[in-house]
Amino acid sequence: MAKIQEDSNTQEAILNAARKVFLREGMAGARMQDIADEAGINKALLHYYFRSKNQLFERIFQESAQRLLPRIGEILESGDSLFGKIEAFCSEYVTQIRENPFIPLFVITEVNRQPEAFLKKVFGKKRPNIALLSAQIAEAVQKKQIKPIHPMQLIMNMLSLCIFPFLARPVIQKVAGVNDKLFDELIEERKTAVAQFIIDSIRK
Amino acid sequence: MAKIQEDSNTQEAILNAARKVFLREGMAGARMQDIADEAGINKALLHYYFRSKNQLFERIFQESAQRLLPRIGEILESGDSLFGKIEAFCSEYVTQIRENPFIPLFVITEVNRQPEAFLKKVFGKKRPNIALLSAQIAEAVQKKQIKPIHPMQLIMNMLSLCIFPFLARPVIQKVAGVNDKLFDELIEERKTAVAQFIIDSIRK
DNA sequence: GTCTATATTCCGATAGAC
DNA sequence: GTCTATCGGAATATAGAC
Repeated sequence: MAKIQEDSNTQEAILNAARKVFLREGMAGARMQDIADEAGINKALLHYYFRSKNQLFERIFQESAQRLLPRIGEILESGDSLFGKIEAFCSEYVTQIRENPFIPLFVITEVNRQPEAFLKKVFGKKRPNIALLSAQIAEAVQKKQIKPIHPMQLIMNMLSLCIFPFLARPVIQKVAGVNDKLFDELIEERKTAVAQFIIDSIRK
Repeated sequence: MAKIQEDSNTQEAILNAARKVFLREGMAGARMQDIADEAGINKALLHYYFRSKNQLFERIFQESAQRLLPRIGEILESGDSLFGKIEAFCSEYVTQIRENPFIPLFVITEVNRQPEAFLKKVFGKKRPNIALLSAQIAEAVQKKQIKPIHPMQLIMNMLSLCIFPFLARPVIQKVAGVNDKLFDELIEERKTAVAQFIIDSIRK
């Protein structure tokens, strides 16, 4: 009932609008005007809440990227077995992205624009440590517990299978005639199916 | 020896430069000035050869996309066996993209921006027909020749494994400390390894 | 065909009224 | 806090000399 709202709805409206537009257009393609329209306000007010386009982008970006990374780091560095780790990683990754389906496009677009600056911004000093997983794979190969495969190939396969469907969603749906419901079911299934697919492939 | 060259080197220089810059920056992020610099000419000359930035982008895009599609269509509609088709598809896809590594980012960015318009432009009336491959998978499952899997899951897996590494290249190289040479070797290996990985997974 | 110089358009950002 | 109006810079595009 007060005229002044500390946690204004406007701010939330802006953030929601910005997420939407930045997702669709990328940093370079997004227009402050579009975001304003989407939020139902005008440009000046955007600058009142967030001094510049860059700051608004940063805000959106950080909150998105930081949601995914910590959990992944935990899994990678856990004491789990190789198969257990693959299952946890794929399940967690698909689940997380499903809840924030715009992150992959965001990350891929920006990381290809300015790899250095971007990775620094996302990871800071502490990068996800894949050394342990990598060593586990190499060891399993050496002990002939799994078929021979370069650790990086296996890791790339894990990432590819978890992330790519979200990036290609529009093509997949159009070309294959998959509606939203079916696509969602397929993704749901992938939470476990991806790890199974991988393990079936490398198991002897 | 004539002063006037029908197939001017300048035009080629522009196209090469444009490919490079559009790849790195995307349509929205690319600057005509950057393309001019990259080609060693000035902005005005760009507009002399290609009336607008949009037309230049279209040109680059079309020539790239059209290189990949016909061959893929052939494979999909061929009379090959399921395993043979998977091998041909993955090998051809990885090979083609390796020669035009900017296509995936291009496609993913644009298709997410304007799915309808974009897909129309790329495919026109004739879309790649995945029905045959899809039926082959379903049949193999039913005859218990391969493990049970939804045809769309398998097709998504094929695409993911072929394409994603090119999209994530900067992240992969930075996070895993993979240099250009190793990355290239890994991709080379994937021409056959991807199909093998898939077949190992679904084979009983 | 290629250049320099300039016009035009677009967009992020600010000023100032309410 | 929110708006209208406007500035200033950057980028696309064109004019015109050579």
